[in-house]
Amino acid sequence: MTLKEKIIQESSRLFSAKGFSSTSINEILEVVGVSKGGLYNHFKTKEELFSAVLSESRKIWREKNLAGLEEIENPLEKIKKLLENYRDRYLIGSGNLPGGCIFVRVSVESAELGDQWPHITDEINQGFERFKSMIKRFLNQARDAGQLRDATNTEDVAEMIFSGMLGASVMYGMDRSTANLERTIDSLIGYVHSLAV
Amino acid sequence: MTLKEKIIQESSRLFSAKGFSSTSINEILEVVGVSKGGLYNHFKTKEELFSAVLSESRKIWREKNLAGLEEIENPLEKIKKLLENYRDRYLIGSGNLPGGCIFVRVSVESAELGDQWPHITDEINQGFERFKSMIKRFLNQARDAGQLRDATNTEDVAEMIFSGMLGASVMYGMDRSTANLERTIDSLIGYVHSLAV
DNA sequence: CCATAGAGACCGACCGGTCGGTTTCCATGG
DNA sequence: CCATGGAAACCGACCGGTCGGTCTCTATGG
Repeated sequence: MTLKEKIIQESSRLFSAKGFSSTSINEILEVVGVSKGGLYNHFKTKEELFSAVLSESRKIWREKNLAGLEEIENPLEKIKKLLENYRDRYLIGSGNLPGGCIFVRVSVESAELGDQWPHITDEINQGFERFKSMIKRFLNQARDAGQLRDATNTEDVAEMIFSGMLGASVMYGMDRSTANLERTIDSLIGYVHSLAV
Repeated sequence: MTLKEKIIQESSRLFSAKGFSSTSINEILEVVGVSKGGLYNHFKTKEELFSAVLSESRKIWREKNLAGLEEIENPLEKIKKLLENYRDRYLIGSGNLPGGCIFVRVSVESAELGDQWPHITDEINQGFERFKSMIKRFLNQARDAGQLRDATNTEDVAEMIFSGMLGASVMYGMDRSTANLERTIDSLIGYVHSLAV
């Protein structure tokens, strides 16, 4: 692994645990075991490093959460698989997210970050919206296939599933309780099943 | 309103929007229109000010969220009322929470705060646990009254409702969208209803 | 022989917090 | 009714330390 890759990896862990503002460059230097010159050779600013971390994190997010989704036909089962992936592969399985999902951790900072680096905030928000749209799309497919009650408001349901996952990540980042995380995801899966006709 | 009260109020707004670490004393001084000496005359440290803010925030939380709950007999309706209060009176109605629930905002910092001020982290976690217990208690009452399917795991459901509310606050702090907030809460209420026999 | 990666001293800005000095306010005595 | 004294409120320059970022220097591999 190159130094640049190592910096990105360790920064991911720190940013996910402590957020952007509260993670200092010096901390990163210490964990990686590199000097300032060594880091600033690869990244012009802290923000540029952060962008690289977010980019890498997006890749990991997709790998972990979308694994095995294409092989599944039934849209409700896709959502179920997504929730399981989120729990088992992404939050628990990934050793690089000590503070839960990095996007969630950072999004909480978005109010103050938004003033300074609007495009970072925008990127994260867009990612959230895309994810919500994906859930909604699966729900619409299920409804169109006659699996859901016609009265089901798929946008409302998608918003709630998303909020549940978001809250689960926040809680997991706090208490590190896999038991509570499993409770939440199990209930969300149960909720999705309860929507079926 | 005394200066001390004004400091607490304005600090609440700033802490809820930006968290503890990212809100500087100087910012508070500027918003309140007070000097450093004036502030430190009332609070020994930033942490003591923060404790006062949390204490006041707890009071407001109870006032807003528990309003009118005692008059309701039906435990499922109590949960519904709680969710409505959370949305209408607490998050939307209160003008002092520009970043959503302050406990949620601060809890995300708890990982790094926990090292420095463990009792603050503990207090917030205890508040969360008490709230989850309250939801669970209502659910148990409903189950014992024969309103829920016997197979319902009340702890799982309570955990999910809590996560949903937590996630809703995080999202609301980000996008300030009352529409999305209403979607989430409506779906949660719908979920609670779907649990009934 | 030189391009590059890495090292670390150094910079100004800002952090939370301190401290000596000034103002405000009210209780008291004449 | 007012003069006086002392406590409390308030002010802002200043402190040591940390922040993100820059600069110069050196070791090394092609």
